[in-house]
Amino acid sequence: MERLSCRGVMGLSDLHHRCGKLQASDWCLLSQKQDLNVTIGGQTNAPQDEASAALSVHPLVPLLLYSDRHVPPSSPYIQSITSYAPQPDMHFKTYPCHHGNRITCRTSVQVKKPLNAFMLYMKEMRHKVLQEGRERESAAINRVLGRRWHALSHCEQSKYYDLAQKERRLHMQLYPGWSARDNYGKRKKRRSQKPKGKYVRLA
DNA sequence: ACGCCTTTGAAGCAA
DNA sequence: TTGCTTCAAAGGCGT
Repeated sequence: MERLSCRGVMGLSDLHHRCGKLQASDWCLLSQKQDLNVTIGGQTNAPQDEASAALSVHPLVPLLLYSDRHVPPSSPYIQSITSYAPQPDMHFKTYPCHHGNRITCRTSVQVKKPLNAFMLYMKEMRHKVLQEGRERESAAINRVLGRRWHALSHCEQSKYYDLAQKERRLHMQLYPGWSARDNYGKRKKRRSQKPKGKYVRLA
């Protein structure tokens, strides 16, 4: 059985290379050159090339949306790499690969929730709102995008719903044991308990 | 330094 | 099944 372990973050390109199942063109590699330590059958592979190491995007989002023009230098994924350091809570996770093979990945990186349709839309359109120069703050931009989202045709919205569905499927394949509950309480502090938004308590 | 704000949707959980 | 909560992204702002 092929076993693959990696320290840090393993991108889907890695999976593609090892498994031959995933399309390398679908995602960019998320890995830090100096931290990547992939072994297959006891052999450690060479560090990834500079180009792939320089690309850092969400491992679950298709290149369609997360091309470099959509990933600004301030992207948290890039930050996660530049600030990456081995964590004491590093642990191994094993994920299934093709034909029953399994991948064991040592990672300290939190597996995030897959983006929903609106989040994908926001990620794609945020820079357009910024270019318009009317809004600067994210909260204001999100309000604008929320209104535009509702103004979208069903056909246009379905594009993002389909994309979100693909991402959820991919997420399930990559992290079969993952649950959204895993990230509950990971934030430093809970959001304020005061009722707001669409979930307003009825007195 | 870190949480809040603000949006929609998915998922989890309690009742 | 229903209703509520939390988290996903983003970055300026306030403490």
